[in-house]
Amino acid sequence: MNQSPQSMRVCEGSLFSDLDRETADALLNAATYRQIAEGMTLFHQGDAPSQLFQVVTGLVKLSRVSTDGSQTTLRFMGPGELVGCVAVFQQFPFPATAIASKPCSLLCWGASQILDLIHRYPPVASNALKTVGGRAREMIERVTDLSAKGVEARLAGVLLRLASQVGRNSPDGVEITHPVTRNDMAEMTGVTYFTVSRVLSAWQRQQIVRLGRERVIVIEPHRLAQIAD
Amino acid sequence: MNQSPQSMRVCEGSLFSDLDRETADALLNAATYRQIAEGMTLFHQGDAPSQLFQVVTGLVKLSRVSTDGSQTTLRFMGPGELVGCVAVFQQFPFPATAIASKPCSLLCWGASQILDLIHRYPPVASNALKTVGGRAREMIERVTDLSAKGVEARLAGVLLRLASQVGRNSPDGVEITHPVTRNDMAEMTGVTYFTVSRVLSAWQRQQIVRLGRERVIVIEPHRLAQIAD
DNA sequence: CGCCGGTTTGACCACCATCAACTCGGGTGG
DNA sequence: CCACCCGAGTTGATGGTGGTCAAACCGGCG
Repeated sequence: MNQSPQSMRVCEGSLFSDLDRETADALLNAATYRQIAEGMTLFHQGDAPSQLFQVVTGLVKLSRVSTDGSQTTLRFMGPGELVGCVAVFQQFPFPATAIASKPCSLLCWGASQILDLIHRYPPVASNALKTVGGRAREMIERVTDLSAKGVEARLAGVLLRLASQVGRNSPDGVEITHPVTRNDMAEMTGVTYFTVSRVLSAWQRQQIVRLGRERVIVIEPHRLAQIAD
Repeated sequence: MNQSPQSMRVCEGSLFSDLDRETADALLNAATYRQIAEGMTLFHQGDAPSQLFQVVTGLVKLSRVSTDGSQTTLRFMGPGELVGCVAVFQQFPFPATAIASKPCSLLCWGASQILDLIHRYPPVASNALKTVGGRAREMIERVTDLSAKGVEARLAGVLLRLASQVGRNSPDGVEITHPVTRNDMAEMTGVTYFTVSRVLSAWQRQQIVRLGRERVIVIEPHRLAQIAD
């Protein structure tokens, strides 16, 4: 039996959307609650999909290495998001590696249990479908951005996404800090971190952002939005 | 009641995988069979997802325009493939536009009917989940390729995919012809068609491919595979 | 203090987009 | 039949964007 913290809001978004009490309970009871330290890996790209995770607190980084060895950061996953859903639901090896960027608490399901639940409760299947569909949609968006937009537009988009997902409010604006580095932004944008640094410096000169070590403060989101097209 | 051609193999892959007779019949009976002419559009990017399609014969091109107006070709869909699955299952507007590149025959389901079937038959839900997961996986792959690989590697990959999907055997090798143009290859690779033309010309000089108007013959697939990394 | 990892900046150059000119093949209509 | 055009493809010249490499910077922390 799992002891989930009261603050946990499992009923909004993702797998738990619009479930009746019984179904939600079945889902929750099948899960185990686990805490892991920063830097631990949930799974490796290529592993058999044995577990599905939902982030409760903390932050997970999803990244992928291509054949030539270079890294790509697909995205960060925060509270409420399902990590590993594509692989587990499709029953194929994980397409990426998931690493805790901060200490995390997670709900975990064994692959066979979650598949069984999906089979038994159609609303859960429907939610799973929506979640995976959302992932596909995001990736489609990124493909078109990568082939159509320039570096500045893509970086602006990444910054806005990061701001809304992992940003903290600060006096000057939304602040993106540890564990997100320039390197992460570079890997999310598909450029080198040199280029990221240069572009950010230029934006700082225009008062769009303020920079620091492992820190970007977004001062004027609307100008970023307009750069992002 | 629909009159599907005998040659149609609906039982392999996609939605119909591993279904018992009753379920497969229910799916088939809910579908309508339709033929459309080359150039007709199945749906537009941004439309409400009212219908799901399965290609029976012919070829459909999935493409997307980004905010600045430039086109990206996501992929071609051939016999057996589900067109519109991400949008319909997720109940969100279509992320791309689907146009018949050749005369097509299609199975069509209304959105509400297919959602109802998914709700009623867990194996169908499971198949839907696998299909959408596969789409997500493809797009993840393309994202990493676009950010990590060079133009030649990407184009080699596109050529190999096209060869296996829409290629016809010819004396010299696999032939990719109408309706696939240099422009399509360019949009799939994320470069201009000038660059595609140049790279292909270089490969022709090395006897890897033979070129013609609306025609590429892949002579040495293994060398392309090695360029693709 | 000195190291370490994240970051910045400059110099240089490769790659690819852009634009323009041209080729080629296949209709269509006079 | 030829003239013409059109759309797909090719090729060259040129410039800009962003990658690469080297060096310096900076904030923590042992």
